[in-house]
Amino acid sequence: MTARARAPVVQLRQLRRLTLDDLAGARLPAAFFAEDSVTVARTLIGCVLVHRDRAGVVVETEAYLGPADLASHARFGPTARTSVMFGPGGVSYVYLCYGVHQMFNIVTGGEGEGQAVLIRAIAPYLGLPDDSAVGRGPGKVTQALALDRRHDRRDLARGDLFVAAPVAAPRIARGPRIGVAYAGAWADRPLRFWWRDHPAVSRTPPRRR
DNA sequence: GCGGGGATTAACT
DNA sequence: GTTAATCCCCGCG
Repeated sequence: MTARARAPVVQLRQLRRLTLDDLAGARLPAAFFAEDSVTVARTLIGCVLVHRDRAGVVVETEAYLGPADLASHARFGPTARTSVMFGPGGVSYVYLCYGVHQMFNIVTGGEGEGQAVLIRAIAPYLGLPDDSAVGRGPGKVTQALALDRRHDRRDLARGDLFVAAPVAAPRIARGPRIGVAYAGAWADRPLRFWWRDHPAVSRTPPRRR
């Protein structure tokens, strides 16, 4: 094993450093989330997810396309849990996975479309330990930002849970979504996006040569 | 109601 | 690589 030494390190000074007040002033409007989930998933990388006095830079996302997407909770149509996905974009969807972990999603697109984006990893930005592990993985994102199902169905255009404009313009990679093997051909579609070489990304596939 | 299973994680062998 | 933890959603009867 030779070239394993090159540990990718993202320099903090690559990021614009903003205060909580700055972030509040840079809040993304509802229109940002009215785009399709693939566009939102890609453009969210480098944006800042803020909850109260904690914030992380989004480094990994997944797009879920709607009822036809067999990996999506929307595949059963609107239910008591998922009806929020069929509302307008810009609203949170938080659910419990494996009885243990909370998953934070943002509904995208328009009324009735059933699209959403899962936030799979964040890098510490404000109010968090300077350790890439704290937001590495979807269950860790909610843990780091103290989010749970009480934060389901929040309007991100108002209140203390929101997304702020990008603080970086990283190189972005894409590949198949994680943990959706049950979804047949949908499992292979490249609907996962991540900040290339960022240490907070939950899993890094072998680099092509 | 019942039963199967999950957009995960950490701690095993 | 394998497995337990642990809850509740969803389809079906």
